[in-house]
Amino acid sequence: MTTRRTGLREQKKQATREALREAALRLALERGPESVRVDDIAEAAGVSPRTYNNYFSSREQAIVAAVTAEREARVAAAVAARPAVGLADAVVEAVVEQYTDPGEPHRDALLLITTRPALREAFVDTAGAVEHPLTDAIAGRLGDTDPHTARVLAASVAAAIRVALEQWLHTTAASVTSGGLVVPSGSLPDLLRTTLAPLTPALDAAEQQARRRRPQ
Amino acid sequence: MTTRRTGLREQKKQATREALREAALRLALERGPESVRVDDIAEAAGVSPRTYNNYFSSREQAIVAAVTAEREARVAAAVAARPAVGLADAVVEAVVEQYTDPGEPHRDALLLITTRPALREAFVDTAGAVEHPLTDAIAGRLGDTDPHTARVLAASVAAAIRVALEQWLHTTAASVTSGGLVVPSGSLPDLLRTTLAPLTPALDAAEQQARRRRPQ
DNA sequence: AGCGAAACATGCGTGCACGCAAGTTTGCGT
DNA sequence: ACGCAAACTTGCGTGCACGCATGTTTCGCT
Repeated sequence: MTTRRTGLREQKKQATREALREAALRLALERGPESVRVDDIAEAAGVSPRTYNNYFSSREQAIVAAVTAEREARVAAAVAARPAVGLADAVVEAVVEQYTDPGEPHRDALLLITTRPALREAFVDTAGAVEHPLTDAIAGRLGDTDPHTARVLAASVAAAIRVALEQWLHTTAASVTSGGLVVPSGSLPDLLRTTLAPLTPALDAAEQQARRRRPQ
Repeated sequence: MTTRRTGLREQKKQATREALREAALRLALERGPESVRVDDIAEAAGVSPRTYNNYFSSREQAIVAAVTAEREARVAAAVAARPAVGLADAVVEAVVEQYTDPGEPHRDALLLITTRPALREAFVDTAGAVEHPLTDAIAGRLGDTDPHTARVLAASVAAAIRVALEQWLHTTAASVTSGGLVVPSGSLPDLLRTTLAPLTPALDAAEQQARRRRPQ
């Protein structure tokens, strides 16, 4: 039930994808992202330039993907792995866990990404990718009775993550110049918790309703 | 406090923007969107092609903008215009009101948009545009004490609207082939209400908390 | 009123996304 | 084991996005 659809074919596809990701990241780190041509990435990965963008629809996407690969699926798995706690806590903790750099070998890559505007944008966009896996995870916990609600909640969580990342990039890039109140520090975990907090009532309510519909 | 930043300058800018929007839509209706070149739009609006994409970053964006122009601002205004009802109802009703075609002169345009895949995508993307105006509107109702919450809620509402539009386009394009339960008919107003419903608890909670913080 | 600065429109050049039409590899049925 | 069908890669061509440099219009200030 992992990813295997048909075997060898899919396997080679994933290998190509990974080769492109890693080539993109390596070249970006070597020469700086601005001077990496798509042709270079393709050549380094051993495919044609045309094949390159059967996989990625922008250069930034390929670079960022090397850091964010598979994180979406891991968030979903982390939600499913917390059946004991409430849905809201499960989601929040899963998100924090997966978005908080767990000693990755990509530290300098992250620095690179947060430095260049074009890459920051692509990085923030990756928040949207959790939506579909997370929809499935939430739907599983809500009992599949109302997939529609799960989808809306997942989309909202994804949107909140995006907001948190935007805030994070703003404050880490431009110090803490906010004129508002209660700016929740620059720590990404705290920022994520604070940003997801307003959605807790919606998650709780959905869980209650599901439990009511399926008493046992 | 409308849009005026500096006067004549901004005025001409908006005029150019509108000329481009209308030219794009007119040409798309005449010849079909596939055979409209950016050069044609620019020429019809009386500017250079290069200027065209100082305003729009894709051809689809320009066409769709003619239909969705200023809807974002009107949603925000519609929220502010409902101080008597609760925040959740105010938001839901404002959204439904503005997204339900109020006898626009754009009926055939909407049909065109929902027909062509490239335009549908651009159309769905416009849902995100309500986020910023809506953030201000919600922040106003929450008393500006916590702009962060307002932003998350607005982003979630925008995400929910996007989900509703996606669902709408799917079901209207491919009949009602869904295998799930409780598919909420094809009516866009109903669909919007159903989709926004799961967020009601979050909006209510934020409103309660704001009221608690500012008793009178 | 006139001047200096800033915003804006435009031409040009480069790199990229993507449709299309082959050629090639993989998988499946018999 | 063999051959057919479908999926994937690739070359080619076209249109587009966007950076940069330059000429022009607009604005604020004295």
